[in-house]
Amino acid sequence: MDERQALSSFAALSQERRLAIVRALVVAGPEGLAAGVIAERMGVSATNVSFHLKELERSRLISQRRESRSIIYSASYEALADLVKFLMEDCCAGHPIIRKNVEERGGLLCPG
Amino acid sequence: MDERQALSSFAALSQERRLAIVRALVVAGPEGLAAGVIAERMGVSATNVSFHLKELERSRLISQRRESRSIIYSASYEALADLVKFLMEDCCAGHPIIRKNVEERGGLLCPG
DNA sequence: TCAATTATTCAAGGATTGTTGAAACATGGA
DNA sequence: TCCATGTTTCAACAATCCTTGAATAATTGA
Repeated sequence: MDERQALSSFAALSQERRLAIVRALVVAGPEGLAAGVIAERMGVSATNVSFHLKELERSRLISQRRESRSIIYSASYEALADLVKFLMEDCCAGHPIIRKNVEERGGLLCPG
Repeated sequence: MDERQALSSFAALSQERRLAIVRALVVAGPEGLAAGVIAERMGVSATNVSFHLKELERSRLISQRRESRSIIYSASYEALADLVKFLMEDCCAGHPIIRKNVEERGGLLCPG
């Protein structure tokens, strides 16, 4: 993941509603959720959700597919994983202290 | 790390100049860098760097200390580690697929 | 083809964020 | 005390982002 992509991803996640959308889509899994379902769950207008979905898509954190009349969105696990990796390696310079901190704080990083 | 903190951190990292500052401070280590040094390195005005440093501090990604006439900034490894952890666990719901993706992409996450 | 459903695009306005130069503040040395 | 150095604060303006309702587009079933 290059810097431009990372900046865009951070911007996408820095908005409360968008973060909530990403969380919902991660939980929903590969099947995803229709735009309308997301709007209803969050008690937000279709217009507003659409705006944020477009923003998330622009950063590639989510993707869409059409299914009949609905447009289904789902989280991109690849992009999320890349962002974690960017944060650990590129941003944090692969700094051992940060890795150590993550581990000490019980991060789910190392299965062993 | 609570959501408010995470949102603030993502916002802080979503700005090109601020991301560059964090990177420089991570590399600089605990000794940190004076505000003036950062400004000079990046070819930016003191005013502008000060603005971004304040923003980063507000999100707790960096901290400052005075040393004679200089104000020295340094990265908070704890905050960065917490953010990685948030991204993996809270945002990504501890999703095994994301962990797997990070590992497959050669993330520096597991020493073994 | 017409109507209903699902969702996006557009335009306008408000809110927030980023940039700039001038002024102010804090520290240390002459 | 006075000046130089290092940095922040302030005020103004530009740019970007968010929200809203109205209009538009795509799909399906009658």
